[in-house]
Amino acid sequence: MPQAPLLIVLTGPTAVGKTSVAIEVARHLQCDIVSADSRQFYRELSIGTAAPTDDQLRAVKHHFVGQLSLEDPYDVSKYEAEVLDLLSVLFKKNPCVVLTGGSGLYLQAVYAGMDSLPDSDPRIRQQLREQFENEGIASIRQLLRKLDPDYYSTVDLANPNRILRALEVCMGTGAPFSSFRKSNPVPRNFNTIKIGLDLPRAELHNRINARVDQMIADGLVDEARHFYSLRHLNALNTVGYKELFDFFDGSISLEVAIEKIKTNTRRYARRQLTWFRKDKEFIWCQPSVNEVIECIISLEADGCRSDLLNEQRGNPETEGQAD
RNA sequence: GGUAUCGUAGCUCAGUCGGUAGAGCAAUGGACUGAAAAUCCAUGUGUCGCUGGUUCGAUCCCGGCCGAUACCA
Repeated sequence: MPQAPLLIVLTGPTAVGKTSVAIEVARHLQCDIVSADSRQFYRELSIGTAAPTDDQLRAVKHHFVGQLSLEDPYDVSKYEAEVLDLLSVLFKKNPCVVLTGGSGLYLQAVYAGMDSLPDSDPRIRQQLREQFENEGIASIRQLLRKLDPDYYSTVDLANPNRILRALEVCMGTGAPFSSFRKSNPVPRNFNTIKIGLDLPRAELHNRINARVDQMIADGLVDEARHFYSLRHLNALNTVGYKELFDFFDGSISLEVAIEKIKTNTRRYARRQLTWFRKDKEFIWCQPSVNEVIECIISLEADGCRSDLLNEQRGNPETEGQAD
């Protein structure tokens, strides 16, 4: 029986250096990269999402970078289905694939799967949204208590998004949201190893702050201004853009907007780490190509071209830089 | 060199008529199943500049020292 293919998950907080490490690892393995970055999906956003450069995209075949436009409806379930389809193709050519990006839910959807649910009705979503905005959170809480008392007793009742999501399923299907939530990992026909990159917090913060300054120097203000009229889109409810929209409104200065981008990026990085830490299967290492390769070898990831990896041992020339 | 003011959390500051202190911002921890760079919850982290004195007790009152700022020379 042939060895199952291997998915190498490579993640970590924003700005830690995932992109360049992933590219080097993929080059050594001669495999493709699948991105799990929910904002690099949008082809219009490049500066503010620190998307891979053209050179980087040329160095290794990337998937799920710039495949969407800002107005395209998209969600994690679609992503899961599309990635699984793609992986079945990629694994025919190569025993391994690198999955990299910082969107924890999207990564999880690939390696653990989501409970299957019917598509939601945008009209119901809109109607619930209006009810929440007009009548407040108490109103949608009461509705949830009626339609799904089980979920009501466990959900974070202060979080409108949680409540609204459950309600749209209840109303769209006529069954309680909790009846769909099995929380069982979906079997996959590939193995997964999970590697998290991290740095001392102060160093990560320095990298974040410096990267934001670089984005501004690279023209982030113009990039954001270009999409000011589309600011209502979810794709633009994004660190680096929403703060600049406030600047264009005149409600804050450019200087304050830049500081807020840095602060919100630091907080985003912290939330990412909270998410990843919960999964004890992650192996943590520095954003160094050699450390990551040693890590993959140490996990005895046979079948994933460890012959190629071993050739790279003691060849420490490439270290991660940009994310 | 002289005079004055100030020195409290990472930052900006409040406060204690003497009983070891609290706001904003920053930060930290957590949650998360179809918006996830989203959304939500929780948390004060401190030799109160140093050193003597008075006092049962000093971050607070007094002296000295150090540092900062302003003005005068």
